Amino acid sequence: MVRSSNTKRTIMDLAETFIQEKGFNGFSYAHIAKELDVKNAAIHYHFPTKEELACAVIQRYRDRFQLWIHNSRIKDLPPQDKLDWFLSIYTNTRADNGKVCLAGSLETEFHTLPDSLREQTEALTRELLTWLQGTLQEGKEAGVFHFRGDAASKAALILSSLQGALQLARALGTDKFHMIVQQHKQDLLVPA
Amino acid sequence: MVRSSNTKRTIMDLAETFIQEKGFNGFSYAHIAKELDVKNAAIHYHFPTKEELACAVIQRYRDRFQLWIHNSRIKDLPPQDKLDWFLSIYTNTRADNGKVCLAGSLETEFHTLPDSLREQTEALTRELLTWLQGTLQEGKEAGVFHFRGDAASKAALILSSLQGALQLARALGTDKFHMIVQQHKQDLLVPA
DNA sequence: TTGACAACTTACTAACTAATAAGTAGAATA
DNA sequence: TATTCTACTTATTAGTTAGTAAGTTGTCAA
Repeated sequence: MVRSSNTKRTIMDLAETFIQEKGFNGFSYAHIAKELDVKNAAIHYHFPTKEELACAVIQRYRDRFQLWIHNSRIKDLPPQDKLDWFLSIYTNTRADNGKVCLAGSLETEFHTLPDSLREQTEALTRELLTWLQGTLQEGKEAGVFHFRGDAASKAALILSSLQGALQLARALGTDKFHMIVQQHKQDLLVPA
Repeated sequence: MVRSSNTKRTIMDLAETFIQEKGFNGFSYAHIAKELDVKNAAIHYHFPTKEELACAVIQRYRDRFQLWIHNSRIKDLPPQDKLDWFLSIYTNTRADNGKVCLAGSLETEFHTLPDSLREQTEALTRELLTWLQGTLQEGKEAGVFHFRGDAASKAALILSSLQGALQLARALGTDKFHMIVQQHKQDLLVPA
């Protein structure tokens, strides 16, 4: 066939978008096929099951995140700028059609997901949390972040809030999302 | 028929549980019917459409919340105890089979919901936020809560975090949830 | 030029979905 | 005692779901 070999990538792009916009249970192969202007079976050719498709999407997201945080453009940044970069991921997600974060979407449907997807969701969440915790610790030691308690708790608080803020913004609007982000920056950056 | 007239209430109880455990798109009339040991059509007799059922569930939840916050057992509490009561709602939700909060679940699927459900979700979220904001303001003025910025931002931060924490706990376990709650209490209660 | 292969389509299945219409049994009412 | 009402069941519909099997077509390598 003539169709370029990036069909597989486009399917993953669409699946990722649908998970963030409608949830794993909120889209079907028919939705993807319609967007791509192919038949349902074409999607099954590239990804035999929906489970494999979603797994590939999360794995790619995890790989992307690991690439970013180990790239010197992020790795060598001062903690404040690392935080800004991390926050910008969520801000861009909100700006992109009111998406929510992949992890948050999958966690909400957790009890309906096949095992492999639960494991991928857990791994993704753990990786996000681990990086944020390290960055908070680094910033605290450098004297640029100020917070009580340990970095693990503060990181979990911030991550949970960013996930929740993207969802809250669905009901209450984008300005609420920005209020939350600014409050986090104020809490962290302004000395006691 | 012999069956007691609380069938309608039981249907709503099950629907509420399912939304919190599986999401609106994650359960069907068949799931409810099976639990109740009746036929699908019996559910349609009480709630003609799934939309009406979910609307009734959210409306009941909103009514319940309004009853609580206007009851003197909550209304007359000092701000610290009001906060503890609010946090206990989420702690109990987590303890109850790893449920997430109604608002958070519906927001995640927001783009797939009928209009009436979106409106209910927005109203519920707004009511939760408004009460929390008032309580934070009251506590700040009484000198028992300490936070920078305005109560609106801090309330949005805490609400988003609690919603997110219930979801995070699905992937990372209940201890992460408790860490987040404790961090919030420390942030609010310990003077700068 | 033949044959293998990638990337599809056509055609289908079995299960599930929300929803409806018509019938029924028991309880309450007149 | 007859009638009406409530709370169902039976039976059915049209649409959607993930998934499969078999056939088709264009490309590329031997």
